[in-house]
Amino acid sequence: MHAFWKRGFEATSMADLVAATGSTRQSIYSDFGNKDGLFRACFSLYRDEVVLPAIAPLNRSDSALEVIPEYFETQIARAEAMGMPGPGCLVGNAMTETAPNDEQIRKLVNAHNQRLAMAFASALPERLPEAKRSELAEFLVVAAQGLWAMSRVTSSADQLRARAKTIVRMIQKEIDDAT
Amino acid sequence: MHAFWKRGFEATSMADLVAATGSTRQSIYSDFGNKDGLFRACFSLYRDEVVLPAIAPLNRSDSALEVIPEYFETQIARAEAMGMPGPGCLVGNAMTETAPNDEQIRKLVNAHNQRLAMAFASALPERLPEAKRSELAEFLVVAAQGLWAMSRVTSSADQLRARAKTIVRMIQKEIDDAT
DNA sequence: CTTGTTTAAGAACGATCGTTCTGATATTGA
DNA sequence: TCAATATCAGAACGATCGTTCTTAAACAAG
Repeated sequence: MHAFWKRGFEATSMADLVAATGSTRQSIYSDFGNKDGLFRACFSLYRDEVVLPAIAPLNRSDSALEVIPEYFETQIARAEAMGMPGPGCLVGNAMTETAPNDEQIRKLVNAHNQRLAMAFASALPERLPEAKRSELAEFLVVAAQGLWAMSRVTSSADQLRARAKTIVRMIQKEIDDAT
Repeated sequence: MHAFWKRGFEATSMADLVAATGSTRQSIYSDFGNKDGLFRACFSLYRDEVVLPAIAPLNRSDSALEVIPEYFETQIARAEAMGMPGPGCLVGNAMTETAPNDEQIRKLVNAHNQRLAMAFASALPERLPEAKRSELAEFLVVAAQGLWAMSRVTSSADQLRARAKTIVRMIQKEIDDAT
């Protein structure tokens, strides 16, 4: 998963994957069928181990608005810990690399984006009209994907923090004005 | 350029490039050295033929704020014309695919982002403080890159238009509040 | 026309790709 | 203990990768 995450699908060879997993070609092929199957399995793993924990605070029924900046900070801190320029988001990377030419992956990516949007929506104040909430949530998905893309070309985590701060402030302003 | 744009660097073979250009291997190697050289040349071409025309209206000294939604609409209309899911942005694609492992490309990508930020900044009202202008401009770069990433997984141009509209409205609100 | 240089088309190169096969070594269940 | 199964490292497969070489046609200048 980390190999795909950092270098993308095409640039990661089976030899890389054998080395990274410490497994054998035989095992990989009997368990996952082929390279694509392993990649899709990594998507599931990424969702379970990275995405779901990251959005769990957003989904809590008593979540306050602070969980949104906390979400961004968690991801930025991870990028910083993994070394900048960071690996970005496995799903975001697949979105630009393989999704347009692989319908299966495209569906997984869209499912991810929808899940992320729902999480953002549930972190927004309930008093907002439903349409407004989903509009802002979908905006946050776009902003997040843009931010993770930037995290693959910048060496400054603080630059990302500044961008995230702007995004959060704009969301705050939208909420204030809507009430 | 179109081959790289649509399928990315790794998934595009020299055979594809020979076919797409109608040229010969010999000519490509004598003119560009290798595949990387050709890719970088495509970056230059993309900047001159796609990016500069797109940001020219932003850079006009008498530009009004409407040029920003117009910029988004132009890009979305192109994606629509080229077939959805669209090719996104060549630079944005390279940002996630090759930039983290290729310093030369990373520099070109960062130069592009900077150019785009300056263009956005010059389209924002002059009465805004310089810091505010560059903050909003840099936000717009993130939002734009997020949007072009989304354009590679959605079949709905109107979905992109809705996202762009939100982005523009939020920018407008920031400007109104800052004065 | 002749000579020297550039272009065309594609064969060929070694390397590496994703995938499968081969035996040998562990591991299991009765 | 012993046969059956699973796991192992790695050789080997055909295909394709990026790159170079070969050969002949097209063209240029005198």
